[in-house]
Amino acid sequence: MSKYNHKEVEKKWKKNWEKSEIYKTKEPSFAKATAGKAKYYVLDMFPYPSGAGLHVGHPKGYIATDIVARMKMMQGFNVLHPMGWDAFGLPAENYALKNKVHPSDGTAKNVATFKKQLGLLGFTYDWDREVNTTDPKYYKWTQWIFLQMFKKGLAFESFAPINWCPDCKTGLANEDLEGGLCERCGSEIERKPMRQWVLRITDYAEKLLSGLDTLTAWPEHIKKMQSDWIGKSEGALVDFKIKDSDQTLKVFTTRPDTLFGATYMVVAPEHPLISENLDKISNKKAVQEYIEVAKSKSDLERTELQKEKTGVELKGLKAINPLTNEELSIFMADYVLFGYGTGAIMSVPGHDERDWEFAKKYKLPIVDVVLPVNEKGDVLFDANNLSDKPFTEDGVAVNSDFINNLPTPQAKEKMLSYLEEKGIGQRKIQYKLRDWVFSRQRYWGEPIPLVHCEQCQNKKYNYIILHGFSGTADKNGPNRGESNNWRPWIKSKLEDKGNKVFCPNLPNTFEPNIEEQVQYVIDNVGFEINDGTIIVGHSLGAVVIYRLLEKLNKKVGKVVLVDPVVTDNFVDHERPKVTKSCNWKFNFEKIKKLSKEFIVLGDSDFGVIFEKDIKDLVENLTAKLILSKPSAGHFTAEQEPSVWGVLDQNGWVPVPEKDLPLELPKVKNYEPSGTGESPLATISDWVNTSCPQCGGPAKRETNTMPQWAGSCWYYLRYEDPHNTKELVSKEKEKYWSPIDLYVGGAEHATRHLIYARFWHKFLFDIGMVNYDEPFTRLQNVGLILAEDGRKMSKRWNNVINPDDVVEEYGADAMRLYEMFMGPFDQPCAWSTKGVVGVRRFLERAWTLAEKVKSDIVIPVKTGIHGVGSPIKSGMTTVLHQTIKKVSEDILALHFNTAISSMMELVNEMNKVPNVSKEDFVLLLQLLSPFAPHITEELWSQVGNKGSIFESVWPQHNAELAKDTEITLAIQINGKLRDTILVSADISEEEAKQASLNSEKVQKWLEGKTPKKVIYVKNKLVSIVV
RNA sequence: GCCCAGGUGGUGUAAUGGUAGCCACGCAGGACUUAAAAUCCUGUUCCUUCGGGAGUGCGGGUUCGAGUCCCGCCCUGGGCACCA
Repeated sequence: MSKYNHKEVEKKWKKNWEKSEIYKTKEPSFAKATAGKAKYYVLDMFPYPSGAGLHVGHPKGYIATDIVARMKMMQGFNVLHPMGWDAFGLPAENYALKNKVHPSDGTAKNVATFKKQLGLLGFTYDWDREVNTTDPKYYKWTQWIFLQMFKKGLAFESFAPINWCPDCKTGLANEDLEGGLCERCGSEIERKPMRQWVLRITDYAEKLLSGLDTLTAWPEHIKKMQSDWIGKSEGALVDFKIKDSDQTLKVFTTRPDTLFGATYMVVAPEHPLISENLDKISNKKAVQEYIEVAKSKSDLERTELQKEKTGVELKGLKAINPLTNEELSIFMADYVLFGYGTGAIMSVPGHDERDWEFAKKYKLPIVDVVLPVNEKGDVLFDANNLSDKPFTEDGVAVNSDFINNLPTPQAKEKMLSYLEEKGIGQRKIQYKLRDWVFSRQRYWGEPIPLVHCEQCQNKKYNYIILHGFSGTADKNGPNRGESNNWRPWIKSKLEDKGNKVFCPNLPNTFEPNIEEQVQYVIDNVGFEINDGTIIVGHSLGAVVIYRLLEKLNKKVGKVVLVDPVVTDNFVDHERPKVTKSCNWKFNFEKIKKLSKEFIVLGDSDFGVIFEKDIKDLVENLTAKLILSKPSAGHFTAEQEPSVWGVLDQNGWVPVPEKDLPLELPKVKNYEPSGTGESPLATISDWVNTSCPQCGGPAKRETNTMPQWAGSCWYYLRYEDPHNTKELVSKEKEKYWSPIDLYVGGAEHATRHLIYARFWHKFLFDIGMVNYDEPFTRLQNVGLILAEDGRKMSKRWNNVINPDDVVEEYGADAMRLYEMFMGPFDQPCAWSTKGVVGVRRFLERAWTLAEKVKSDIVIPVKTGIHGVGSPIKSGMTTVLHQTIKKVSEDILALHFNTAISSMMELVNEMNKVPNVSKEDFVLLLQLLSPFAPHITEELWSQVGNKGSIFESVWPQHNAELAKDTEITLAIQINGKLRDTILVSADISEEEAKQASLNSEKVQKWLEGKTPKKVIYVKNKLVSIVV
């Protein structure tokens, strides 16, 4: 037999596989019912094709998924195992700038290099399904998804200060920072007010958080990182009156139970309270100086570690504790962040470390209102016995009037009810998650498919805004009922822009009569209702609109129905009054024709209006449906951005879907300007266009999307990569999704994995996909470090190139080594010596073939199992144990132990003179997912036809895997004293007796009688004396 | 500072509460060879008076029995960064 020549073997089989198309994904015919085979979708996080090419660290995850894919294939699954390129973004652009090639050319070249390198390793990719985020055919759908978000008010223009990287010359999302520095280049980030497109990911905070509970096959620490990142805290907003003023200072607290311990207030330097009251502040100069200093500091400086807290009192301003009516001083300090909560706090130094530190420094009063208790509920020390640290944990309330003696959770609850009852506060949930700054002032990204039209922006409309029933408004405060929700807020916003707004309080909202209310509108509107009129109706107000349109029989410009009543069936305890308000018969056929556009804005919880009614209405009116989670249920909050999002005439008009993709123009000069303008802004041919809405002159948005955009949904495209009508067919998505196994680096925990879940949940909400979580099981791949223990990098000159390893040791040895080097999810340093070790193993397997004699079987009747039992060779037991171990380990991604057990098997086979063909073939099958080329060759050498990957994965036989003899350990007082070889089916009594009979045991017992003898089946006998 | 993961031979590592160190690397000795490489065989946690003794970061505890569980420290890696 010839020597193992990996180059010949690998070349031969790669060619063979290509010819036979063995790795082409076998998609069931969806039309016919042939989809009987179970599917398995195994995915890698697709690579960024950088100019440096692959190093040996990159393929580690790909090898793992390839092994799982091959085993699943042999186990009879329809396997989807695709690969593609995440190619937009800064690194490619910077590389292009440096090397003076256009990013698109550079990317194409890098993709070719990566593909060639991956090709060497013998993966099962079906390249017909390759995706590339920079391909217009692909990013057409990235843009399409963005437009759907825009239309639902989830993408909005913002002018708020954001993170700006002066080096990369672009704005960044919170997720793009690492400890206040740019994650890409390490520059210090500036806070800069800029025009940005922002995605309202915070609308999905709750869904992203609660969804984690369903992801039982995700690593706990990744889920933890995500939930920390979302950072939910439950608490209360509390209003503190400002003394001698009608202003109130609103604070957020998670400890409403400590309200009696609030001894002063603190606001952030940016807080409007300061600018609005400058005249009243007696130490104005000191205050302004502090603000100047705070402004000049970078974010990093402001939050620097171990920094002593600073602040200035706002002298002349006092707040009133709403419970005690005590006067509280107000401070301004930069340890209070303007961007979180209300930008102001009540300071409880007795029970908060930061407040304590500040109070100590400025000698402010400290009051204890919570005391620690033991498990029985006994108070541990009294309130006068102040410790040298604030007590920040749960305990029991003291010095707190009506909540005294209550344990913290109950104290919180009682205080919350009290605050709400008295109208001085309400429950509030806060998240740390920030909205996603989604635009980049750079060239190499997806163009944002929007145009700005001044004509549309400046066009004036006449608005009618109608509410409905408000039966309980007077009884239960401002947020219940219809008389005082977002209508005044929206009215003034629209009027500010020069629109006419008719926003009446309709008559008899306590016991409404629709006909009466319609007549009221007609009589009082004060302008002509025509196709320049936009009518907004909330709840029962929608019903008024149906009748109004019927009665007027005139076409209007737009109708917006906000959580509209449709039938007399909805959730409200005073429903009977509403039921009587009309006859509930509407001619929707007619109504449908009476507005240019209908928009239904529904509460995605369907808490008041039932889903069926909403869906029916949308169908009857062919309306555009926008489901969202309003600030308060049934859109009853005082300010409601989602309603404003629908009404705002900001002049932004989406590029019509039929015109997608909006292609990135190929330009010569794509350097970032640094002014906050994208390089695209200089291409006037491209920028100047016409408005798709009014036909007038318009300008294109010139910012591009961030690198993360394309990777938010690529896994869906693999399921249906050539679809020109949809991003993925729902049928195919239903079959292939969700992803059964997703493998990638842990560094994506709070970036890609949160963004992708967000987009997926959005696609689920608009009905584009069938499942609400994209990745069923997630596994992290551990980094491969260089031989010196550092990260592989050109800078250290320690990069190992996979091409060289493949050349010298072969792809199979490289694959095997990367899986053998340690636990898959753990970082591990590369060792060339280690590659040598697995290469030796492959050579031993190769030479083992010489011993294979198909005509020689060494049958050993097991005896134990009696007549009719299976014939065993000398290898049978260990073989079946190995089949079990390897199959289980591959699924669990414990590749290192799988390989180790195969090494043991080969060592066993090496010890015997002959190996049966049956046994050898089983070994080859187990090894084949790891080392596909060599096993394919040996498979054919021992006389098999076809590919080993078309063979059926072996199953272990539990009976055959059982040892016939076992070694029992004997312990005396916990110390090992002897081992004995016994039959595996030995009884407990026999085992104990045999142990006591052992000579060594006799010697150690020295005639003493054992107190106790413990038998652990098949393991040991423990004797206690 | 807070949270999470982890500390086992010279090295990478393995061990459902049950014989610690499987499988490899390295090293030492031997076989083959004129010689070397390659390959094969043997040994390889430490101490030892060869009976044993000690040993999984350190100190305690639970248990017949702890690398594994509990408590308190130390160290390494990762995440968060004054989020009220």
